[in-house]
Amino acid sequence: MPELPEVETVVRTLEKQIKDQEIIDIIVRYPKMIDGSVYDFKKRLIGQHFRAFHRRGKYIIFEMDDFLLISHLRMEGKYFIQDSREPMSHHVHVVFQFHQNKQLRYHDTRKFGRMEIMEKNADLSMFHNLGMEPFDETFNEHYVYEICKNKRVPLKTLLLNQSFVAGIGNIYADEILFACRLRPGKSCQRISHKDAANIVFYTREVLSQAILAGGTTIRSYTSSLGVTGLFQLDCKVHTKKICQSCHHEIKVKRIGGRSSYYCPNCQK
DNA sequence: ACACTGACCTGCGAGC
DNA sequence: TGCTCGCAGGTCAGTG
Repeated sequence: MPELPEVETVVRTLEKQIKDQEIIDIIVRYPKMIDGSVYDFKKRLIGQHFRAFHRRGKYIIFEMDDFLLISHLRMEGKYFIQDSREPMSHHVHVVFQFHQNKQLRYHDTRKFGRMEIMEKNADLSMFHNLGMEPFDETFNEHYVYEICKNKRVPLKTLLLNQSFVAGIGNIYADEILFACRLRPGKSCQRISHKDAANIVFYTREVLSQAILAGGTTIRSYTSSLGVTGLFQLDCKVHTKKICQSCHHEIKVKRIGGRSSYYCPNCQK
C-alpha cells in the first residue's frame, strides 16, 4: 500500500535508474490500466524520454519531453527495471521498452493502478482534487483547526481525505494519530488548537521518518524486489496487538470503511 | 454541501 | 482436501 513516503522512494529510485531513457515501444497488456485510449497513449509516448521525476500526493509524475505521464500505484503497483529477455510475470500490465533490451515493467496484482497523460503545462495544483502537500507551509495549525471546526467526520476520515492533505493512507493515518495521542474516531470539531498543531507536527514527523527509512532501501535495491519503499517498517500501532508504549491491548475498529488501529489507553 | 456506500480487482486465510 | 466467503485498500461515481 504505497503512501506518500513509498511513492517518494519510488520516484527517487526511478530517477536514478531511467533518467533520460527513450521509450522505443510500449506494450499494454491490460488496457483498463490506461485512462483514455491506448492508441493515443502509445502514440504520444513512443519516442519520448524520461526527463524529470516528481511526486504529487500519491501520484508519480514523469516529466517527458512533451507530456506528463502520471502513474498511481494504488495498493500493489510496483515498477521493475528488467532485461527484456527475463521472464515476465502475468501481473505485469504495462511495459516501456528502452534501448539495449532494457524495460520498465509495471506490475500490479490487483490491477487497481492507473496511468494517464497530461499536457506539460497542465496545472497540477488542483488535479484529482488534491489538497496541499503535508510539507507545504500552508499546511499549518490554523488551516487544520479551521477545517476541523466545521466537520463532524472522525479525524481518521479527515486524514485520509486527499483534498484535505495529499498523500496519507490507512497505515500512516493510524501512526500519525497515535503519535498525536488522539483517537481515530474522535470527531474533528472536538479538537483543540494544540491538537491541530500536533496533527501538523506529527504528520510531517511520521512521513519524513518513513521517507528516511524508505531511502535506505534504495541502496539495497534489486530489480527482483521491484522499486518500492519499505512500508510498515516502523509501525507503532498499525496491525500491532500490544501497545509498545504502555503494553495495553491495541483495538481495531472500522472507521470510514477502513480498519483503524489505536491504543485506548494512550489515545484520548 | 456534505457524508456514506459500493465497485473496481486478486490473493489469502478462516470456516465448513 | 476443496470449496465459499470475507477482507485488504485508494479513488471515484452514485446515492441519500
